[in-house]
Amino acid sequence: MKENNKDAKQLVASYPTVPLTVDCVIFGFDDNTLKVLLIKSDLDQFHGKLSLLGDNILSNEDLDTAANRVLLMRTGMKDVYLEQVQTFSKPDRHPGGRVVTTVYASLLNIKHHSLDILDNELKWHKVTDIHTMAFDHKEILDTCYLWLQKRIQEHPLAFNLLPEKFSLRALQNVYEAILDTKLDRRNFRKKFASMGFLKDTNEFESQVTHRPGKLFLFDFAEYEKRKKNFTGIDF
Amino acid sequence: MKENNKDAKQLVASYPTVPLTVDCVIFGFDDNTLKVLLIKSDLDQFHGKLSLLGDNILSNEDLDTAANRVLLMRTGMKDVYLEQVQTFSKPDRHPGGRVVTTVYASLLNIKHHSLDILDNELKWHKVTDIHTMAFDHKEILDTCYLWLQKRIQEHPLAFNLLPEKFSLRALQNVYEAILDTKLDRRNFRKKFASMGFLKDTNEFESQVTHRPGKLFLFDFAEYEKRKKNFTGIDF
DNA sequence: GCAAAAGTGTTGTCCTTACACCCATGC
DNA sequence: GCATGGGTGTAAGGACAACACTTTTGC
Repeated sequence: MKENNKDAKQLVASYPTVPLTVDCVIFGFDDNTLKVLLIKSDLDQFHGKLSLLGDNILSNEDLDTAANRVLLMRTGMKDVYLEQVQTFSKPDRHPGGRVVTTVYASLLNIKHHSLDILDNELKWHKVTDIHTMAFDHKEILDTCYLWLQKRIQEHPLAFNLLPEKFSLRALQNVYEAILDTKLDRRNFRKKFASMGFLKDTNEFESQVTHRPGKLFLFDFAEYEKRKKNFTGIDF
Repeated sequence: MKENNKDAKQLVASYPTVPLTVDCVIFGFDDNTLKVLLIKSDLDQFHGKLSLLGDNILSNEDLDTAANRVLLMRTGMKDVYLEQVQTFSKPDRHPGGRVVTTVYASLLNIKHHSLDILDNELKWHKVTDIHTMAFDHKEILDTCYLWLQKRIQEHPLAFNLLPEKFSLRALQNVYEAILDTKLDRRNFRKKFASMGFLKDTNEFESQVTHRPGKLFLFDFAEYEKRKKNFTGIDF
């Protein structure tokens, strides 16, 4: 057994090693607009350019943990649900030499999370305003945005962006902003009504200058019960 | 500029490095059964256990290239379309110490690719027969199998598994094997007929002991023309 | 009473499902 | 002629798209 362990250790010791980082693409929603949380790059070389929230991973940390730590370090945010999207590995993607990065994305409600650390000009930016970034980060952002558009059609992510109680209009605004399209209001409402996991609070919007809309809750338990598996061939 | 480059280099030099590998999950189809290409583990510790096709990446190689190289080295196969699925990073996943692995998957026609290298008892195994594997490879295989089930419903991967000319029955067999379900034959045929990218050769099966079925081609250009983007909210 | 958005119902079309019979071939 | 799977049509139900009018509220 010790013998075997040694073999395995020798094998691993023979592998070349590479610097590995994580980058977080944090999408948020505010003012009916999809935003993304970015900093200014640390590197003189990319002076003034925007960058994702990233850092190297620590020596005994898995990638999920690293992504959460990076987010905490860079923003002060905790308890954010991150999903792994893809690993980027072009040898020349970092000017300092070879760095492989695994990218995580999340969607959250800007108002639910305060930014406690503002180093490197941490700020929310409109996604549509971003055209150039440091490293290959624009390419990564584009990949994550496509991931998000697909993901939000198949999973109830949108509710992360909203207050606990929300109007159907607010929900539709999220979809329209992320999918960059207009949806028919009546059909949208029917669709979500038929899904059966919006729970009617009997509360209403306030402070609006028009007829207040009903507020709903997302019933997570009901969603878990109803969610389906096989969807059918469609391409 | 030189100054900046130095900064970047110093930064990267300060990052801890980890051994990075790729593993390939190669699915194939033969005898109406979904199979996966596996070897016996190199390590004494996992003596007799099955393992994915993996290896460390080289120092200036991106992951896609590494995956293709590993496949070539392990099997002799070239020109296989691999897709990145996920990166696995639990610190204890390898007994020899920390190793991060990025997993690629593919689907191919067993009869189109000859295995020219058979080291480590390289063989096709029925997916349903695999219960334990070396490392965390069973978990990886399970992840890739779920990925495949979803992927084949949204992309025309199935055609990779078939000869250039195939019968509708053969196509249905692929779907039934991968999705592990029975499909209605008439509805299946109508579905694919309506998609409009199966091109009718006027040839027929031969060497069958019953009425021969028509053979079709997959019209890739037509698929590219027709494929859609926005699918609708559905979860 | 006016502006602004909430709320709602119907119809046609298309897609999906369920189901049963005849046909061509090899033996 | 029989066994085997190929090939097809139809009817019902459900989902989706398109569309317009009434209601409630704040001002």
